Amino acid sequence: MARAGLTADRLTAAAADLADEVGFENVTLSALARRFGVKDASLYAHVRNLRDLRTRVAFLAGGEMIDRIAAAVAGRAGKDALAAFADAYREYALERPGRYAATQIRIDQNLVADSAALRRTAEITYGMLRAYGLEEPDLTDAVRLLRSTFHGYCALEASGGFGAPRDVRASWEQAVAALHVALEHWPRRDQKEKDA
Amino acid sequence: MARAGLTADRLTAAAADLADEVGFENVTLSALARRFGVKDASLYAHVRNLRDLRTRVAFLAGGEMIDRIAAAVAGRAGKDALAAFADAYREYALERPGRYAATQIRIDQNLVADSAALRRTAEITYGMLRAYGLEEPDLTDAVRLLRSTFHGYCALEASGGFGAPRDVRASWEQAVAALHVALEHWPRRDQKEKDA
DNA sequence: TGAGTAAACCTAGTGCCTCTAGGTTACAGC
DNA sequence: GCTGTAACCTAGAGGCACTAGGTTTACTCA
Repeated sequence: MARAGLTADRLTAAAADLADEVGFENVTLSALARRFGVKDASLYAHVRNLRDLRTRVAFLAGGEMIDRIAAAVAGRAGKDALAAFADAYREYALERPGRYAATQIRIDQNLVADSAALRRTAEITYGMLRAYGLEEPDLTDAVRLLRSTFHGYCALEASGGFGAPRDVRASWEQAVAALHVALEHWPRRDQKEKDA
Repeated sequence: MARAGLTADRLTAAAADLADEVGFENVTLSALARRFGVKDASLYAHVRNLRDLRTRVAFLAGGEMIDRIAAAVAGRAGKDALAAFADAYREYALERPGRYAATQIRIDQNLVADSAALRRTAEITYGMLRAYGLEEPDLTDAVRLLRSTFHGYCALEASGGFGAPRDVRASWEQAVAALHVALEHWPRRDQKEKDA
């Protein structure tokens, strides 16, 4: 009988699609094999195991996501860039929930080190923040704040955590505006005392 | 032979402990049964299924967490209250990672409606924000911002998402300080124009 | 063109998991 | 002590990840 033509890349792409349909944690090798009309044991020739497949999906999604964000941010600065970054982030997370979930898994530190997508993400994020005139360690603190809020918001929104009738997109815009304010009036260590 | 004395509550508590040890997603009914020296089929007399058990753990953890937060916030206001809330939140999430993960699962909307813990959480959160003089819908937006940042930060920290050498606790304190600034200079709709 | 070979894919099987149906046994209250 | 109701059991179906080892396809190159 004809071969299915499996490769690691085709499996990864199909797994990503499957994740968007049924949820990342419901992606199984069996279901993936079924989708290709193949026995599950056959997949192990292309992918080490489920963990390996998940990691591949994570890198695929991470790359796609930063491409979108980079395109959105290009040519913008300050509040404009922040809003573009934020919206591109959230749109990806909502549009491709399975892929987005993949980007949040714990990944082997060795693999993280030589990931072009992750380096690019860091570059673009730090670059976007340049307009606010922060220096280390505030810069890293600010990056962590943004990542946390963006991720937390998308995670809560995707899991139905926002029950109130208030429009979810409007709250998002307010949150981004609030982050912009926080970045502009970034609390310095010496300012902390007089605030209290 | 002697009975194990199973009840839904004992199972829930043991499942919560197990979750903190091996991770919430690795809690299985089989492992739980093993811990009680009992066959897994026996658990179904006390708990409907795995989903039911997970939900019970979620409510247990949610209650514990808001108790801690309420105690921390009691008698404080403004920035003090915010910091106390934030620290109690993060400490719980780091100390009891399995339980914390449980609080993030999607829960049947009917059960959500009559959960005392959730009502209490909402009360305390909104109460804490009263000092900032916000009104609806800004109040809800602010609550969503706080929840997002708190959850996102803890999720990223717990999953090893913060690679930079910068101290994770220091970044947290900066994030909370930045949120305080954002709440104090909350961007109103009419202010938005002149900001741009 | 046909033999050799590497890979793609398969069968068979283990062990862990959830969950159901239906049987036995300990224990509380009479 | 009897009895009924749990509490707990055995047995079993079906899904999943993963391994070992066999067969087949399709490509290369003489």
